[in-house]
Amino acid sequence: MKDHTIRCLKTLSCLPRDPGRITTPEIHRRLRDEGFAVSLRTIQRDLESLSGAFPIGSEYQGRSLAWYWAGEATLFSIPAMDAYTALTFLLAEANMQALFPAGIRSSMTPYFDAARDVLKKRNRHHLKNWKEKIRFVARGQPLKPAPVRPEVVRAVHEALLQDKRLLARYRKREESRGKEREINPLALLHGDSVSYLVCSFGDFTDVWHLPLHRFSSARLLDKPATRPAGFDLENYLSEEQALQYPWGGEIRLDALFDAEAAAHLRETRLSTRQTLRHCPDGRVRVTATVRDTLQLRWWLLGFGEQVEVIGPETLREEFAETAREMYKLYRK
Amino acid sequence: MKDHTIRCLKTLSCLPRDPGRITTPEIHRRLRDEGFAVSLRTIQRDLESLSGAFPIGSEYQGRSLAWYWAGEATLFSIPAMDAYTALTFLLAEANMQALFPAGIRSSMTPYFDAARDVLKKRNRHHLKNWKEKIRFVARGQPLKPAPVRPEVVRAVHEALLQDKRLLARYRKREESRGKEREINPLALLHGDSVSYLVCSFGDFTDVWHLPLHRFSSARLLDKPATRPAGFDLENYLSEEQALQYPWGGEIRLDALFDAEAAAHLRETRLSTRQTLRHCPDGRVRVTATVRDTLQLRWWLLGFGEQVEVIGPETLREEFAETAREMYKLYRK
DNA sequence: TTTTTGCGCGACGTACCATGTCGCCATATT
DNA sequence: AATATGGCGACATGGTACGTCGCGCAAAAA
Repeated sequence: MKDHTIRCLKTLSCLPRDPGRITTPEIHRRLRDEGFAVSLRTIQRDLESLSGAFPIGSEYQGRSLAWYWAGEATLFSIPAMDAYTALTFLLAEANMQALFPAGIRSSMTPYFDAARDVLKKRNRHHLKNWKEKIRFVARGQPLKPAPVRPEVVRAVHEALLQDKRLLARYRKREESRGKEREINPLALLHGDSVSYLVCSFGDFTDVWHLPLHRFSSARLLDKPATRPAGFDLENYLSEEQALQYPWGGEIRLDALFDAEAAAHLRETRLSTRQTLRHCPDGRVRVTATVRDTLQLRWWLLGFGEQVEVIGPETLREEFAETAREMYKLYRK
Repeated sequence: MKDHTIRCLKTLSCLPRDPGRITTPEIHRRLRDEGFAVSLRTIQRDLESLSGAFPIGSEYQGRSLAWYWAGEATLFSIPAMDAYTALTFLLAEANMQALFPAGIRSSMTPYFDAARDVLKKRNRHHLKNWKEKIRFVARGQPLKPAPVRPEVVRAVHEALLQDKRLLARYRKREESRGKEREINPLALLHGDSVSYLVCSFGDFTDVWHLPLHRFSSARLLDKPATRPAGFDLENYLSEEQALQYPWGGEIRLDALFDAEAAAHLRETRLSTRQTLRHCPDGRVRVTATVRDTLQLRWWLLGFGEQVEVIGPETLREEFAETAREMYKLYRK
């Protein structure tokens, strides 16, 4: 029995979801490679009997049968998802909903559905409404993730995985339509609400990052992608401050926080090397070693008058300048 | 064969991961409930032969054998995880690492490991280093999520799921040790870097929210939890501005953004009802219907002098006041 | 303590079914 | 047209999955 059961499991895990197909002989080959010495006929029979118990379909492709999981196939995992894990998945979902467009999240929905299922079954008595009991509260201003076409995500992922070129229609901000071009995908960047494809065009060597939601179509080509000589993602990121990537090295931040604002820092440290000291005027003097980034400025500015930057001197200058400019804006 | 294979699958999905156990008769009962009319002896034989093929262990518990998945059991899911989904999982992982302590994420690690596995297998030729190709860039200032004990997370989840009380040792900010108390868990809140347990103590009716990382221990009790009369999570959240929860209703924001700052808003909308209009001085006039929250203020302040709030009048007043105060801070 | 019950485990017999092989036919491939 | 490949039905057979019985042990009940 051992052999048979395992083989059926392996067979099931060979089948792709609906758009994909796999032929019986191909499954046969894969199982042979894994050490299952059975005849093709056996595989045929396995599939036929499995299709009675699982939502799998088949269709002729040339002279062989091609198999796939039907769209409604629910996820089945072993070891099964337990209730804690299900809760964590729902947390992850809430968190991702705020940050990523549906087109990118969509491939995980079977897992989220499975999580909901687990909790539903568990809840004969309890937790009729776990939505009332677990909540994700975002700190940042909620922005609407720009919608991205699922086919585009799929093609881009595939191209990245296979190191192949894309034929894509990209629309510049001013253009209404855009034109189709060959693109060498280099990397995918996910910001909080936008995803960028880092790439180069055709045989050109300059590197661009294009927001995914401006692609109206993308198709995988069967040409190997070329990579501009000397391209390095890390370098590229640190040069492009538009992406708000951490650029500089580390600095020793020194600032005065209002007591209320400093309470945050007790819970979650700004860095592992952080000290808090109370001052006579009720404020808290914070020193911490942090990276010198745009985010840091944004974050500190968000506290308004609750934070006074002391050092480094250059950062204090920046903040003084900003304060002056803001004051001018609202003076009249 | 159909019956046998399915039954083995069901059997495997009954087994919990290592700390958990399930006895053979219990599995037998569950399968009977699902319509598998087989004898207990058959189940015993199934398990014995499955244990030769899967990392499952057993141990006597009373007079029956209790089974479990060994710690090293890797995840097996059907339909199998495809490469796109694997990429999405890794994205989710990167994103969660920045926001949640390891204790909360840990139950998802088998899934992340599975994702890495999928990509590793796929990569015979390509994508030797997907880490170079996909990257998550956080917008917010990275704060260190406060570490939370895994047992605490587990107990809290379980208590929430079962509506039972906890016996927990919670340490107040000033205290070094804290004392053990009975806690009624009401809800779990996940902020960006902190998780709070909303709860009440014993038979008291006032509601607290305690950061999870201040619990040094938590144990599930076999007492039903009591719920303060009239407690409503939504109400509680909107009263507690410490959690920075969206409080007010909607307002019509009207502001002038520098061209550079406004570029953001083209990519990701502030709300579905958002208009952008160019002004003669080069700035962009933005109007949008948004919720009147602390996050909004934080976000707008972060732009510094690149944003001038025009309306509503009260918000402009707030910003003028903040600008004045900041100016005073840095004047000398 | 004694009794009772529940469960693991070995043995046995049987019906069944999983598997390889063969042959026919349909459809690509040359 | 000839050849190769795969689906599918039929058949024979060895293996095995399953129920049943009985023994022994240990936990629970009396």
